[in-house]
Amino acid sequence: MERKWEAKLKQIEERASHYEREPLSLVYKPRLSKPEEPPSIWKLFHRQTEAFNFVKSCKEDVHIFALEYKVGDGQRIYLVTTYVQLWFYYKSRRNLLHCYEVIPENAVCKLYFDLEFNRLANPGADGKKMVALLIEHVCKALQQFYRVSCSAEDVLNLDSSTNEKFSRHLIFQLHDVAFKDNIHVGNFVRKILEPAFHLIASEDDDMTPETMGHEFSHFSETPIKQGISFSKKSTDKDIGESWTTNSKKLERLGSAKQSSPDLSFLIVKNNIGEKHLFVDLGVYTRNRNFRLYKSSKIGKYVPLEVAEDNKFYPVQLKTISKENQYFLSALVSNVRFSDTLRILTCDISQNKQKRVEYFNHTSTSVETIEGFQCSPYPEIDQFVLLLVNKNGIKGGIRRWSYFFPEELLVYDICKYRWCENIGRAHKSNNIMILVDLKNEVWYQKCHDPICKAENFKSDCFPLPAEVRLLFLLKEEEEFTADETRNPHEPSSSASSKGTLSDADWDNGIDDAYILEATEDAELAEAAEDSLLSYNGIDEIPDELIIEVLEEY
DNA sequence: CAGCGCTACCACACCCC
DNA sequence: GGTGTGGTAGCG
Repeated sequence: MERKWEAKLKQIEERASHYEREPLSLVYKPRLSKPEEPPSIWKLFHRQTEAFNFVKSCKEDVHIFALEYKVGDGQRIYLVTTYVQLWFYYKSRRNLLHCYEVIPENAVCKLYFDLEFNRLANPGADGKKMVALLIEHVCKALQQFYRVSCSAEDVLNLDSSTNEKFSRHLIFQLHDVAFKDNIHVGNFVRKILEPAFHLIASEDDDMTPETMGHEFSHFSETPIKQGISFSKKSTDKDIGESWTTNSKKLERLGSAKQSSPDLSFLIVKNNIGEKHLFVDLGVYTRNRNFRLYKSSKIGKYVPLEVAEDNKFYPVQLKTISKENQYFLSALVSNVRFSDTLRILTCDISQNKQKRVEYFNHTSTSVETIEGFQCSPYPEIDQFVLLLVNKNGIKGGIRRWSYFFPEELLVYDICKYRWCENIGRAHKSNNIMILVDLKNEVWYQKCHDPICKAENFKSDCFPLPAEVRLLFLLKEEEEFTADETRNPHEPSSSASSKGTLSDADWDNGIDDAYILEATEDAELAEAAEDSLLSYNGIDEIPDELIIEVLEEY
């Protein structure tokens, strides 16, 4: 929404200045066109938005390329043409030397990597070996998360190294598989490299191993994502076949709990000795420019060439030269059309984002963190809100604290003051809801001096199933697959519903009830999420669900 | 006349102890 | 000193 506004505003400003510069001609100049000639499309724009607008108005399969044209500042102009036509003028390498592909936001694309390290700062680093290990790790992850099989033979490996810098581009050539867009690629890459971040964070600080354990135990060791599904593009039926890998989820839960892979090979030093990843994570932004095969950065004469250790060999065709094949394979948004194309997605859920925000802040104490309204466990917040919204009283969460050693979440409640001890609401003292994550129970205490004096603590009640199971099977990120009827049209909202089969919905849970019952959109989403988690489990403890709903 | 999309960083205001 | 915000230099 916000982005749309910004874009619109910018577009209008652009148009205004354009008309100021070039007022409309009063003379109409008709042109003749010969229909039998192949359409020649070759248009240059100073502004990216103008290029995008032209592409929209164009029937042909055209693409945007950014051309560097001034040394020093990274100024670019934007070329719109077809792959065929670009290659025709590009292949001689006498012009168009500094060309970049614009990977359009929302466009289906390949999995790609930009790899680099400074040779001087990393003597002894074996670049080729690091590339091989990375490819191996990525292939395993693709298999584990999406059941996609591939190997180093499916990875176009391009080299742009110098004496100073080891530099590679990897472009995965998966069969009938692509990512929804490059933002999803970035999410996937960050997800599968997560163990390496922890290595960077932990190695150089003087944190003790014990505190490290506490800091990360709930996250790094949390079983990673199980809700993986695919949908298949289908031409005979118009509906994308979709299925969830329910029965496999628990299996994988087991394997995911195994010690995380050793990614220490990914850690390199930059020229000032700071630790970084070998993988550049800055290349997964909207409309990212990605250098073409055989192009060099302006001012340098180091084009991307097929690496010595490349193992991807395109199938030889009579109609297309080998070089052209490599050129086309290196294009990230050049996804081969296929009627069995599967689109992979990797969302970062709201929960995860919140958790990242919370845990990035260095708290005063290593053992507790605290905040207001929303804790890092939105599902539990939601449950607590259910508890304190009864009999027409709209209770809320005033503040929460989390105690690492005890795994205890303490909620200070506002407005709702019902106390089990006195069997009625307190008049001027607030109550607390305590959630014991270790024992999966909750109980109530309060701030009233009398209750406090007798150290009152209510009976313990089991946490509802969705909170417990969520904790166990928490889908930190959602790996789903969209229907792929039209890969170039961004699907309206990658609703997680898309991954559910009819049978899943017909399990006796009134999902509409939950969606309506929670006014807050975010809470509704959390509620929906928990349903999805249920659907991933073969045996659903129905009694528990009903209990929660009745509470509401 | 004319690039784009970020992130890390800084300055500053405000709040609470 | 903690926390939130708004602006920007500079990176990819």
